[in-house]
Amino acid sequence: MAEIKSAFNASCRNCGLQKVCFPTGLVKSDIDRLDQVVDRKPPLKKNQYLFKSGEAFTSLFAIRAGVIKLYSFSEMGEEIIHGFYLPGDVLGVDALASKEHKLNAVAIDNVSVCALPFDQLTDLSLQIPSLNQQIMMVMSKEVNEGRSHSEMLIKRNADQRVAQFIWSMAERYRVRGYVCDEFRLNILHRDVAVHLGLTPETVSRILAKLHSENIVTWKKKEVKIYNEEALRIAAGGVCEEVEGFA
Amino acid sequence: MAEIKSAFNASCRNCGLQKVCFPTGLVKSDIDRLDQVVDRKPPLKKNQYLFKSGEAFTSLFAIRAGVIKLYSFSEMGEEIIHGFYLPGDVLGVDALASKEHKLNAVAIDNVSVCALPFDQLTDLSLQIPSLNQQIMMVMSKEVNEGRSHSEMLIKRNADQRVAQFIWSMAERYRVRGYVCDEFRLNILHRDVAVHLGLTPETVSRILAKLHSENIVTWKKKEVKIYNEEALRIAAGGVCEEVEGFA
DNA sequence: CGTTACGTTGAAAGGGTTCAATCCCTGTGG
DNA sequence: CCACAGGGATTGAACCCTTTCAACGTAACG
Repeated sequence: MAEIKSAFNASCRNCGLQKVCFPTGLVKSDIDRLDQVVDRKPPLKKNQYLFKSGEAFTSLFAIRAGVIKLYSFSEMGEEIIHGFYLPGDVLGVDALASKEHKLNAVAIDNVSVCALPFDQLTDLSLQIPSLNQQIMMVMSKEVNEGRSHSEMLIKRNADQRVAQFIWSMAERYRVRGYVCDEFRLNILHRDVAVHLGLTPETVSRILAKLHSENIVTWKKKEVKIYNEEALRIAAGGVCEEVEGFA
Repeated sequence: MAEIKSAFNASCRNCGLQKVCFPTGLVKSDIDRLDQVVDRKPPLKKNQYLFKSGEAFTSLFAIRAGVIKLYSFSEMGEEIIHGFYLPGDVLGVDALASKEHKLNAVAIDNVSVCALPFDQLTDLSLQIPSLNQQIMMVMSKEVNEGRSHSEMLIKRNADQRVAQFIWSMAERYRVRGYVCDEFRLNILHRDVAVHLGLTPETVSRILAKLHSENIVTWKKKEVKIYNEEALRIAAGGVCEEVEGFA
């Protein structure tokens, strides 16, 4: 029982995501204090919601496993997909200002998360300055991520967007220690299209092209990168390591 | 002298931007403590920099007067304009994570700002929880602003973008207590185009159309709104009050 | 084993860009 | 005070990338 618990409910100290997730830069004793605040939630199944627009904000969430899609609707009822969140990513900062979620977070996978009750987190962060820094870090990263997304939408054409999306997913998996030239990606092509400001048809055509050029394939949720360098070029020549939320 | 000082160097308590700027939601005694940390900078002239990419991050900045353009360059050397910041807006949160500015902030006007040295601000925010909240609020707003920008880029066509830009500028001036159907806007059409992901030619054509439809004119840095409702519709039917950074 | 939603492919249409020429302000110097 | 230069704004025409619409293929799930 204790072993099952540790596998599914690893403490922050034992968690493999420590370097990617919230506790980055905290000393061990502080991680333990944070650990006592963390509320490990039962896993979400595919299509279950972590939170919905309109709900009260109570916690930040750190993803332990699976992928979360963050989205909302425009005034005209169109779906806006703001990003896809991977293990180690933190979710919920958008609601900090209003104390009410404005977005929907849905599992596209089986997902398990750690909830960080915000009241307790703020109390603790007043005692642990570096934790406070950490929260700001997460938010600052999210701001910068938004900027990258806008930049892509403004400056990249359809081919570059798709290439960059795949490249950045690979990069994010690499950072997390997965093999990055061949990985499972449960995201619908349709959702990628929406996220990138394109149509599913366009994405399909570009994937076909990337396939015919032996750069990358993405069939049946399975991404395989055959020519990383060509992919990088196709993405518009990315060189910095991005730790973004695609 | 004291009067000159109060006009140009008003304390937070006497500052007309209190409700828009940083101290929102702070009690008077806390505002005074914040006030002691605030470093009122000498005014910037047009084309002078508040900070540049690569510089060390030391302070957040609150704008007292004028307009700041926040921009960077893509990997291919294209200018990316992230937003235009008005009196009461806070600048610099993007650098919180890295402690180094990644963007350029330049005055397009004569601008005066208050610097909030970040070390002192964090110290103070550990003592004043509501100030800490306030910092997060600013960041959270910035995150949401980025989302709005992306949404516009993905879902709005050129006409809607231009209309929405003008509408949101009017709205931001209205919140700040200015007349909002006729105001001065020192921003180059070229810069608006870049910010909106369009070309100057397209913006010019759309402004001509909006003029011919008697909705709005923007000539010689002077914006006049003749038909607010039509403008709202042209923007794609905005209804919520946005307090964004255009 | 069928139904449904996702993915693919093709042809046509359109919105925005691109390129080029011209205009028009603003500031500068004679 | 005027001429000139230079950057920004405007306008037109051709082009091109992406969308749209429509039909078909295919994977997943009850």
